[in-house]
Amino acid sequence: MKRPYGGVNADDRRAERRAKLLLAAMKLFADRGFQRTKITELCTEAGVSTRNFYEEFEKKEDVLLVLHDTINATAMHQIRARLSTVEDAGLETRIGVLVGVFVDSVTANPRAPRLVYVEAVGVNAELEAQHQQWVAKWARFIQDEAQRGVDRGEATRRDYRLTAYAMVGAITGLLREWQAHEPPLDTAEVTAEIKAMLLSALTR
Amino acid sequence: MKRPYGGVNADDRRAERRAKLLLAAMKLFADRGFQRTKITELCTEAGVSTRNFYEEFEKKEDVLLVLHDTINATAMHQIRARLSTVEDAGLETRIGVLVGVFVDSVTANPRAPRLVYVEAVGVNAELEAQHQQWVAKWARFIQDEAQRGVDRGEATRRDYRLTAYAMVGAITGLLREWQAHEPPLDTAEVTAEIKAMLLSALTR
DNA sequence: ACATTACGAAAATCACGATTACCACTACTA
DNA sequence: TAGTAGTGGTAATCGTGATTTTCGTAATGT
Repeated sequence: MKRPYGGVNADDRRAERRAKLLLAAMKLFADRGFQRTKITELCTEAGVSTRNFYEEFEKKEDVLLVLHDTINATAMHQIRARLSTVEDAGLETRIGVLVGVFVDSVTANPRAPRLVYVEAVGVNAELEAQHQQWVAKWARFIQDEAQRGVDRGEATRRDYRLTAYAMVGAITGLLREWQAHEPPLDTAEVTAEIKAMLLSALTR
Repeated sequence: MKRPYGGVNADDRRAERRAKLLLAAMKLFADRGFQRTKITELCTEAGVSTRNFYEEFEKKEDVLLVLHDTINATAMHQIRARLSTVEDAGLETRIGVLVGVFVDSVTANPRAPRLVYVEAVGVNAELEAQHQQWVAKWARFIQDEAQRGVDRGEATRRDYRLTAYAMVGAITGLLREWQAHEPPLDTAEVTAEIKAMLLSALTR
């Protein structure tokens, strides 16, 4: 029934193929575009058969869904980890860390911004829903920082809901530009701009 | 050869059909999504035959391209017109007008934001290029206002390139939220938030 | 009123790519 | 080492939708 094969456990091999598919998808979706990438091409690039594809995913959109979620989740984990090391720091420090880690995380793989901010947009309702959820999460994240600032007397006490959404949009827009621009924008400058913008929005 | 038909000139009829196609496309692209809209459906909705479609457009993407361009161009024309009536006003006034007219223009048809900020993203290189061009135009527009502010001593003298891009992103993000949110966000609040954000970014 | 030309709807064609089914092969177990 | 189950690739199949063609109809001008 479920015996090992090729020296490796069956589940491990599946996981292996899944990883290869995700890798290949990251590359092709970002470079040629999601629509233009055919399932066949994806499998060829991954060195895997179409049958394997359907063992792991139901449809192409699902691959994108996973990638989109992973990129966001990774960034958030990294930020949370780093922020916990400056628990009691002031607004400026924490915002600096937040923005810095976020930009570094998302631009670490230059394909990631293209994938999340361009290719994953307007694909289907499921992806739109996941986008919405992440935007909401990031917005809440920023609002929490604002609240900290308020508690410390470093930020104005007011409703930050729309501000937070706007900031998420600004970051998104800047990173979308970053990946599209030729010559590429300077990451450090982008980081600095976002940080300054956030601080001025939280203390206005 | 080229004789009038149905009482109307041939060119006029073509223009009529083109308009009907654009109308129908606005509706279907926004409501069902660009991808999911079939050319056949589009023609049915427009009350026009597929043949007519190919007389006016080469492919579905071209319709979206026109709509995207029109929505942006309309907004920009309206803003320029209104701004020219407050030629010598202060930074706050002009920014207020700019933002107010922009939001009103783009949200006048609730389908427009969805079309421009969701459906038109990641479709093909041509549309990406047009998007880039408009973002650049809007960014330059904001930079020009900033320059005015600097000249009047109402804004800080510095490089506004990235700030302008960030602001365009923030507006885009907020309007994308506006169209996706249930219950819908309040237009006036959105306008106020954008205005405040812009002013704080230009005077920081 | 008739011959002629434009027009539009619907049907036929055509292509592409997703999905499935089959077959050959490999690595286990007895 | 033979038998068998698990595996993977390739080769059909199948469906969908874009594009083209045909054909009946309507409008024109003579």
